[in-house]
Formats: sequence, C-alpha cells, structure tokens
Amino acid sequence: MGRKPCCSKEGLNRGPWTATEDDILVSYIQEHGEGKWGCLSRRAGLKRCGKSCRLRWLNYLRPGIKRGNISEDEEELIIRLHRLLGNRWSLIAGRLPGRTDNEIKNYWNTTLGKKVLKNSSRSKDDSEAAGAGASSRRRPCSEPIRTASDAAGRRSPEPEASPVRTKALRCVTRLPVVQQPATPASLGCPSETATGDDAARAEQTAIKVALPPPAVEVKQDFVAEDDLSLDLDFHMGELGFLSPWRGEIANGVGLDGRFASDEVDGLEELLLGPGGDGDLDEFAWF
DNA sequence: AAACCAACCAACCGCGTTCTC
DNA sequence: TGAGAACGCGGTTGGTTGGTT
Repeated sequence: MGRKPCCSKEGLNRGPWTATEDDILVSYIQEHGEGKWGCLSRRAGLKRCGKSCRLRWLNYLRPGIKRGNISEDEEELIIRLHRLLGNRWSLIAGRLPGRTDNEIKNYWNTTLGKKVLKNSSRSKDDSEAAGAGASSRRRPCSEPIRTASDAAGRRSPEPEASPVRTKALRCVTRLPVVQQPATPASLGCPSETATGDDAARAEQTAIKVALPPPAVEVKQDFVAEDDLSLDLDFHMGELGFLSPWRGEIANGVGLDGRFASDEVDGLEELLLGPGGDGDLDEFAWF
C-alpha cells in the first residue's frame, strides 16, 4: 500500500513543545475530545503534525500521567512483564497505571535492561544472589518533576515560546532501602530457595498471576502523583478485577489476587488455547 | 573553570494494522 | 472490495544535564 509521509514537514514546528502549545492542545482536547489527530492539530491551530500531537498528549498531557519516581514495585513488575511480553511496551504500560509506553521503554533501555543483564550474569556467578534484584534498585528521586498537572496550569512561569522542560532530574542521592510491602511471596514469586524446573515453572505461573489488570482510563482531571501510587499488594477483589484474560480466568482469581493451585494448571491452556504449544509471547492479549 | 563523558529522555521516524469511504 | 487515511507501536536520534577529570 502506498504511503505518504505522515505529514508535510513544511511550516510545521518540530522539537520540544512550548507551554503555549501544550495549553492549546490540552484545552482543545478537553473541549473536543481526542482522536482525529490530523485535523485536530489543524483545527487547534497547532503547527504540529498529528502524530506529534498524539504523542505529546499520550505521553505528557493526558490526565493521570505519572512521571518519574518509578517505584521498586513497578520496576519488578516491568521486569516480569518484559520477561513475559518482550518489547511490547504498550502492553506493559497498560498494566502500569499512569505510565506510558515511551517512559517504560526509555527506563528499560537506560536503566532496567542493564540492571537485568547485570543481575542475570551475576546470578550465574553467584547463585546466592538469586533475589538480588532488590538490592541494586534505582532510588526514588527526591526532586519533584513536571507532571501532567503542571501542563494544566501549575507550570512555573516561562517565556511564552520557550520549550517546556519535562525532563526528570537524574537521581543522585541514595536513600536507604525500604522494605516494600509487595514481597516476592505476596506477588506469587518463587521463593529464593526454589531451584531448577520448579523455580522456572513457579515463576511462569507467578508472572501470570501477578499481572495486574490493564490500567483503567482515569476520568478525573489532573490528579496528584501520590494519588496514583501503585500498591501491588492489592486484593483483586478490591480493585474490581478487569481480566486481561477475559472472564474465564478472572473467575479463577481469589480475593487475594491468586489462583487456586488447581486453577493455575489450566491457565496456560486458557492463554494459549487448547493444545497450544507456543510460548506466552505469542499470546494474543486482547 | 573548562572540557569531556555518560546518562537520561523527549521527540522523531518508519512500518504494520485498522478504519473509512 | 480495495485504496487511502488514520492510528498505534517500537526503534532510534539528538539535545540536555550532571558528574568526573
């Protein structure tokens, strides 16, 4: 199929978005809704291509966006989901409320990927370091960073046309490691002493069981970052479990967010279909 | 103080998929 | 039904920042 460039670059702004552009985009979408990005940018009077508008909205301006300060729990979840899904960032992001695929992708490429690589090579050398992922985690940044709420009006005064600096500050301070409520056990992880096939099998199961539901679209206006903190030590029943695996599997989830052991056995078959012999990476999630 | 380096991340790009006419 | 448009995704790039020498 013939394909023309997404947009003519003539006369269009490129590069960092300015506060003014953000305001225009936000107010236009609040009034008219999102979608139809091509004509949206024209009608809003933005000299940006539709793709650029969409990206800006989805990654920064959309209500509920949580930026920076990726918690240890989220980190663990990303690692598990990546192990399960591969580089399907949008799927991974869909299970991390307030996180965007771009942010997760960036975080993986710059931090987590290296960390995982390092841990995996280390674990070969030192089997005792099996659970060491928790010991070398990125510390939460102490400095607040720009959030979606800033884009909605709490922006610090800036020259009208100056680019918005959305960059998160690099974290250099090291804080003490705090014991997280979401222990491996609470997430259904294999114990550190599990070995061999049992561990692998248990982990595969744990990944499936620990998957949170897809992020539910936040309907409220810009919310404080704290309101979106992800507590992985949740009860599925409390959250109102929206099954990524459709109803059949959701029915097998107990209030503690786990499957009964006999239900777990049939999980992979449900995911992969009868006689499915592919791996979970090939599973059609939606 | 300046130069250099590495880390970070916003934005761009190209391609596949889905939608619309 | 097919062509074109729109959308969505993942990979990559380039600018900025903070740390080190």
